[in-house]
Amino acid sequence: MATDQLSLVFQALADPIRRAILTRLTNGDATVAELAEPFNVTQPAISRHLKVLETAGLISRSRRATARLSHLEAEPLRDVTTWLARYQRFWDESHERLDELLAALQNNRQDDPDRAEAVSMKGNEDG
Amino acid sequence: MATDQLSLVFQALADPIRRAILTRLTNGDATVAELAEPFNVTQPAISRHLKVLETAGLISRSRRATARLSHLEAEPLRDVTTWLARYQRFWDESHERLDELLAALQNNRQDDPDRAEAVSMKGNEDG
DNA sequence: CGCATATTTAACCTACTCGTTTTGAAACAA
DNA sequence: TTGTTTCAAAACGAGTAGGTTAAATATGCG
Repeated sequence: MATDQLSLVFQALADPIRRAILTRLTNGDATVAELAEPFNVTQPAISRHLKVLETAGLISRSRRATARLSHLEAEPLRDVTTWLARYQRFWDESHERLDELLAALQNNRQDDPDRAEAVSMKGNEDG
Repeated sequence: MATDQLSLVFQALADPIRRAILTRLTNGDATVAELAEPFNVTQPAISRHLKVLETAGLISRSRRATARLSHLEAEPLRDVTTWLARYQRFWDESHERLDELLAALQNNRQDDPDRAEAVSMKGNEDG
């Protein structure tokens, strides 16, 4: 799996149990046992889900006696939303026709030698 | 891997190459060869990335002679942003531009199936 | 200390992901 | 038809994900 921050966050969000855990944490901090209760999986499985969320920066953890409390950390979700924002004009109905027109214009200009070229993504960057 | 729509989309976005492909497609439709060019992986690898994106509903495809054109389909990204919107109050509130985006989302889409209350998560639902 | 509680870690399994190379198939041109 | 271009599918391997059970590790209480 990719190890960059955005990939870690998307990967963490790609599991319904982990998303449900985050949703639960919007109601306040919770112990592992409390987080495990709604699901038909064993508690160690939940422990590992929490580790994935923690690695992605989506939760932080503290102790209360023998229990460990999980706390929602939403900052990475803001980063995700920021990344998604650039696509808004592609789903916004009022701009869709304009986008298609611009794309068509760009296709018509494909053999224009002055056309901007070669973003050089070697190294797997999305920008 | 989970097979619900949201999980498929998050999973698809969890790879830097696939995100870069989506970014590239904001500049217009492209062939497999064009999409493969920036990366140090073979063409079949890109073909499979495109299949993942297509399964997630993030691209559609058409033919032009022997080539196959990929076209960005941003609708699932709106769903993702909608899902993320509920966490907005957990990160900084001083982001006007984001507020506007989310307000626009609410206008564009009144129904939010993931907004259901009455948790009952047995069966791995997040709400 | 000895014990209970809450959680993590270890070991293991199955299945999937992501890459490769090789082969096959669709569209078209000569 | 034959060949070319472009892409998909098949087959394989290494590594990862997510589940299990069983053992180890804090923490607090008597």
